[in-house]
Amino acid sequence: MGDKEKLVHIYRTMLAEYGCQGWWPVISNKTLLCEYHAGAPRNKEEQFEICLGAILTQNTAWSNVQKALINLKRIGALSPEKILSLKKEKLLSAIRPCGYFNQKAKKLLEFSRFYISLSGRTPSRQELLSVWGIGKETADSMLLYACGMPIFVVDAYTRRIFSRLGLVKEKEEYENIRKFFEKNLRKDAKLCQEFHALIVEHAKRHCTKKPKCQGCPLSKFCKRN
DNA sequence: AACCAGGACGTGA
DNA sequence: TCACGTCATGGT
Repeated sequence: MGDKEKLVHIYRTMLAEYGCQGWWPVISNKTLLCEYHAGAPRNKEEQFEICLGAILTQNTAWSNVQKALINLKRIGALSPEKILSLKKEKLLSAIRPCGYFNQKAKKLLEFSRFYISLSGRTPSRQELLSVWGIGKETADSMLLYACGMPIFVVDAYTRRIFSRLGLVKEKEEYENIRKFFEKNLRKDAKLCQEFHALIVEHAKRHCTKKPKCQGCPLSKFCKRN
């Protein structure tokens, strides 16, 4: 079986096991509950919220990010203008639950300034990467989930799972792993969105740091067996 | 009670 | 380039 067939097979297996994840999660406008929308076109508010979440979730559990986003929503700060106008103390206390709050406050401010400068235009990957605090994974998450571009997001989970499966090297460069997936998958944003979400789910349920191989749906593909 | 979570940046070699 | 150190809260 070639890489292309393997990836599709792995994707279908995870989808059958975990179901459609419908990423990216956004806060509902009506309530403060977190609702999971399908990867349909987003309005501007949701797009911006997705970008904030992409920054806040850097090396951080999503449950903590959710608290920070809900705090920002409560004080009406889910827009770039409001974030820029907030007093520093307000911003810091709002995002405190998600950790690294000093760095992340600076990142949110830098990104808000950048976002306004776009005046509605979709940024290039290179432009995003030029913003302080936005690295490759964060940029790709924004492009995929906020802008709907067919880009494969590579994170620590992707590395862990697919190196254990024997399809990539553990320390392979980010760009090379991204190209491996993009070369072997349909150029389809919905597919990239769902695939990445399923990778996160699989990493949490089975392919944890200390792997829980009991009942792992991907064991038939895994070189550990 | 250590360990980990959907990284990025700065530094010294 | 590469290997580390730093940043920080909350759940298990």
